[in-house]
Amino acid sequence: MTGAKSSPTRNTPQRAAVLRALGNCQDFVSAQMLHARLVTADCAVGLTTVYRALHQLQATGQVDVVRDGTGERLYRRRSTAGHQHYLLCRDCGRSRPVDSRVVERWAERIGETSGFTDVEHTVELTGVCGRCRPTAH
Amino acid sequence: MTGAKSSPTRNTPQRAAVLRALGNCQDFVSAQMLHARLVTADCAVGLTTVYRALHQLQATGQVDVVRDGTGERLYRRRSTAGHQHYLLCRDCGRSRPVDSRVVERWAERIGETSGFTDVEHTVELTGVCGRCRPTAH
DNA sequence: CATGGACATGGAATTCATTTTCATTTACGC
DNA sequence: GCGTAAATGAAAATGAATTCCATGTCCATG
Repeated sequence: MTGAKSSPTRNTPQRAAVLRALGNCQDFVSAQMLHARLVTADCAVGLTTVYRALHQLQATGQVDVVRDGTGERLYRRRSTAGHQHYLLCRDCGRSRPVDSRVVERWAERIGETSGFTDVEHTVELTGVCGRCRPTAH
Repeated sequence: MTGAKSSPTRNTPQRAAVLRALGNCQDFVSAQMLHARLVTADCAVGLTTVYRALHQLQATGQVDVVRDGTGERLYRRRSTAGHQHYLLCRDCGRSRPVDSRVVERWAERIGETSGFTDVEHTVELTGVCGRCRPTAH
């Protein structure tokens, strides 16, 4: 690849703020939540910009994206290399990564045997975490 | 659970029309598309009713639901028992069922070992089918 | 057959995440 | 500093999905 720098992104304080705010979140957050935080904090950033920044981060693989039950997108800064799947609590939104190597291999296999190309997969696991489960007295 | 007939659904021509229209579709359709068809056909059904019917069908396990790239819900009448996963073509929307027993078992295991309860999973596989792939001459 | 009430319908209005528009501002190579 | 392509952001648009609510209709009764 020669000049594969397809997006000549600029360094702006807003983008830095989004990335920083995202880094402060321990769990998945929606673009809206992120924007709300940024407004509350000293550095206000427009909602549009938050969306744009998140798009870029997604395109460059710097965040993982999942969908909650309503279809809303949730973002989280990616820690490990390669992509990762999570088990999300339906109540509190807490997440925990899960070992998805089995699924990765499965999806890969499907890609090879299906006649389809560029096979991608998304896996959403949801449940109710121990802290949210009401003690059935 | 004894009398789990939680929803005393009635037989209405509209609901029948939705189910029939759904049966005519070979592939996944959105509620909007379905509604458009029903309006074009002789039997007009309100959009609201289409959504309600689809909700019920989903609750009773008569349709499978997936999400396309934009998060829009797509519905398809279920053929086999138990739930089923599909590989969707990103271009034409054509779908093919895939053998997902591996994933089922994996999800089940996660449910048992995670400390979460009521673990559910959704898996979306997308790709480009042979017919849609441009011949890279 | 008549009746009543629970369930169902559907058009309009609403909600809400996300995207688009566009005038203005800003980063950064020169 | 200058110019310009990129970035910003407020407002408006989009579009799926849901809620509202007045009206309609299925169906178990009398």
